Amino acid sequence: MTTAAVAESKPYHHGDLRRALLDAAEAVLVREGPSALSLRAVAREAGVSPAAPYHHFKDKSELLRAVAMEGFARLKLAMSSALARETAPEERRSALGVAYVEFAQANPALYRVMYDCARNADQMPDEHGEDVSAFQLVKDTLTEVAGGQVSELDLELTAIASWCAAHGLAEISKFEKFKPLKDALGGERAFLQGVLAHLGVMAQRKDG
Amino acid sequence: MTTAAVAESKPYHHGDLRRALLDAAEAVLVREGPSALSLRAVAREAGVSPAAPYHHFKDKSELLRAVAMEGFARLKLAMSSALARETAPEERRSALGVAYVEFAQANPALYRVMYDCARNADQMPDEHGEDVSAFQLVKDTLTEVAGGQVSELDLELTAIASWCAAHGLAEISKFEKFKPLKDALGGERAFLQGVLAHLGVMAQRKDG
DNA sequence: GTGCTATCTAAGCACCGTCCAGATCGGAGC
DNA sequence: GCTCCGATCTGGACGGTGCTTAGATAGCAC
Repeated sequence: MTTAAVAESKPYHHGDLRRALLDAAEAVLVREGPSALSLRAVAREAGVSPAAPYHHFKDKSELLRAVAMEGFARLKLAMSSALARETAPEERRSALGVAYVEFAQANPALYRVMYDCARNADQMPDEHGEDVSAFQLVKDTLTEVAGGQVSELDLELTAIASWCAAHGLAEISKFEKFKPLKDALGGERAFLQGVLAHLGVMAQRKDG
Repeated sequence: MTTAAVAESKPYHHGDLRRALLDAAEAVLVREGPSALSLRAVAREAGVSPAAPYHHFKDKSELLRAVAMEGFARLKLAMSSALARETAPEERRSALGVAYVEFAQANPALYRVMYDCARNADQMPDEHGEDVSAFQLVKDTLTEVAGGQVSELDLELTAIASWCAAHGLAEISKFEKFKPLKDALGGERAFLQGVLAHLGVMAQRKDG
């Protein structure tokens, strides 16, 4: 009965504010875009004072880093879900790439925060859990496609190339320049598949 | 004799402030990075009041856009210079990609402004001059590699894939994750060549 | 010389990230 | 039960930001 009609569980100090702040950040991100994602806006969204977040995050960049980590986790989830929907190696590889780009397109603001964070740290905020990383997912799928007979070095290079292309496509695919080509191909997904099909030549190299 | 020891040509209002602001922006960018690139910092660097830039640019984003356009022009220059240094098609293709990424690595702050701007506008700030665009440079080079017998559609898709991979690599290549691989390959450039070699399969497709 | 107009400055607005002193309150110890 | 502690949250402040407005300055056509 502190303030008003909030009948929910808001009994004491504030419950789990860290969690609430992350949700608030995502809400602001989706509603107003990355440029509006200020610490004060997040605090406002969560209904606390502008200084409150500092008891849960060292500074703004650490909040963003936490948001980015959750984003990468969700990206990995989307990728493995897409993999699970296909059986043939080549289809799995294609689905993996398409899922990556479509995740970025479905969550553009989040994707931007994710890579802003990665660029600032010179690493993906991805490396935290003990389970398999999203990058490993790519390597495994490419190994399937190649039938297993690939050098670790060639595999690594192909995986990097694929990841780079997917990331590049995620950032560029919305450019107006490509609209006519998309129309010619019959839609966004066909466009993505078409571009991504020109990658991962590893299997065709005879010295692999 | 307005203020002090500036013996140079600073006679009247301010000369060509627009030019001076762009140079100041680049200076701040190189010295302190993208996060320090505020309109006020640029004005400070140029020695004018914080409101002065508004007589030459509508707002901050337009200044950044101008900086980005100059960056894309220089990128194109670096790419065509690299092309001119090679003769064999395959070498030219490789040199083009390497030049792209090395430009980004040599001018990381500028490259970031360039693509921040591009992302915000959903297009490259590249499309202004009447001469050939950087993207066209890629298409031409890929056509050489394929021996000229490619469908326009396949060419376009391969060019996009190549551009995406180069952009992705430009953003990702600095990640710590890849350091061991670079060492194994014997250096940064070998790494770039290795990754980029797994692209542009167009010529190997029989339905081209 | 007299205006006109572009350019530049000074001052101010709202917002930002961040720090600090103090209020609040759940829970440990008695 | 009560006290006290320490974590959590608030209000207020500081310097910095993008941007606007009103007024000063100075090149240029007449």
